[in-house]
Amino acid sequence: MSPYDPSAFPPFAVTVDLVVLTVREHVLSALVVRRGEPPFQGRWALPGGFVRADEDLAAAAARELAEETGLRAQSPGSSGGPGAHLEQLATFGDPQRDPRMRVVSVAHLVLAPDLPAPRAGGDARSARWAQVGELLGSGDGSALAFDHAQILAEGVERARAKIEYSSLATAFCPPSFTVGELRRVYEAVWGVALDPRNFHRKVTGTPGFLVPTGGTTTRQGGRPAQLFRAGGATVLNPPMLRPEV
Amino acid sequence: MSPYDPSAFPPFAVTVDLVVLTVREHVLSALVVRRGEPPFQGRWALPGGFVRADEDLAAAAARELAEETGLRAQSPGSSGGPGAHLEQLATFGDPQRDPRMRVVSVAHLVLAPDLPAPRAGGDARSARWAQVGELLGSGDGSALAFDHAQILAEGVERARAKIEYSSLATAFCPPSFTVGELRRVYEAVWGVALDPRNFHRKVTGTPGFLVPTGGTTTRQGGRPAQLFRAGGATVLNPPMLRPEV
DNA sequence: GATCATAGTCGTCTGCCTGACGATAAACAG
DNA sequence: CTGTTTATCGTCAGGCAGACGACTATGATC
Repeated sequence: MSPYDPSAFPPFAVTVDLVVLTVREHVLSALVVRRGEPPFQGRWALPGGFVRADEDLAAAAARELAEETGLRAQSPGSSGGPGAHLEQLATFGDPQRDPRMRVVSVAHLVLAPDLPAPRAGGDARSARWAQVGELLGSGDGSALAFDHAQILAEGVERARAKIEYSSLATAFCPPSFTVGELRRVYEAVWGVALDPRNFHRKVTGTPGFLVPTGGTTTRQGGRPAQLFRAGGATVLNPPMLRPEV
Repeated sequence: MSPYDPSAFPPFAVTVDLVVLTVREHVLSALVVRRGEPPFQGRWALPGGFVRADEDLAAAAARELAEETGLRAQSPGSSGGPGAHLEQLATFGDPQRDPRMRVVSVAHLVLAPDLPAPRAGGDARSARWAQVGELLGSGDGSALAFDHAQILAEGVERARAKIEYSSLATAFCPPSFTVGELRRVYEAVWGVALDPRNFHRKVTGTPGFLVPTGGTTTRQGGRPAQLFRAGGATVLNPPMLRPEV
């Protein structure tokens, strides 16, 4: 076969889909948009869209993210500063996943701090934050369009695994946060309760994880808590252990 | 934009590329094929090819693997039995990664036991096992075609990370193997020396990791060693710790 | 103002696991 | 028989996590 002959390979549409996760009111939530047209009209789906002809995959994901949320992406490599964490998740290419045509979707994972209500995308689709537990609840009418439930599940599992051995949980926090706020992120993502004292010892004892800003806050009530920002460390060694079941 | 209009999205070629790793003579090695045509004619590249019109991504990877090596793939989920471990690695879609056209490549990672010399593919390209260290050695003439050095590097890093917390290292071993053979897999993949006594304690003490077959062997010389096969456990908790630096 | 509820922070203790390493066992080569 | 190689069992000290007691500093309530 000659790779120069366009008829030698089948043409695919390539899209990016986004699993945008945040922690709202102590609950892990994902960004979903309502589909305005068939198939799956009226159903909720992950945000996404076609990759443009001269666009890198990560750039397409960052563009879609900005269109849906106004967030600037923070690709791996660049560290600190504002913007959400963005990384490639996995690619989904079942021939039947889109009834219209052959679509290969490169899913991306975005971890964002708590945001104001999402703004409507350029195409005026309505968007909202939905609790992950409800979106993945088995067999109810809230099922996502296409194979998006599977994509979301993989994104959630990736996030759950990654905050174990990386400092990525800080991506869910505002630039300045307390140890308690960080703990509530872990608790929401993992769906477990953690001992505040052991958690405090662990995160403050890991070099480079947290840097004190000097300030304090009482926005959570109770005794004033020290404020921290994310340190330079990206890997946690030894990792934060997820309690077994 | 109407998704029904083919002109509404740019057409892409979609390929799968394979990072096939094995341990040969105590060295981590990857399968490479020599390119018979431009671009990069004569250079070594990762095996791969176009995804067919009605073919799933994993199926395309398994097909290419069989064409190049005769190996049957063992996708995640199915466990035990013969065949190599296959999992999706990452997707590479830089607009410039192939000078001929826009190609999005879904890279897959294959972990295989030591094999006889690779057989030529159906298209008669020559194939060989190359030491990973040489393929990734900086700046020499052995550089791989396209962005395959980057793909290989990600595959190697994935393998290094995954044998830490999973039983995947057994995928490099024949169906029946000794603790010493398994240790040499870890040493080759990580490029470090491990203490045989602590390693033995760790792997035999992790429930479900190894199952004794009852037999022994002296194929490594020295005192006869017990033979094991991989147990049902897929995750190692606590993980096997990779020595620092 | 005293009391209570809430949240943060510091310590202690115990058990498990790892790294370092000594010692013994069972094969083969000379 | 002796040395070499590999396998396997044991011992010991240090590090870290889980369980949990104690104290501190705020705001809310009586």
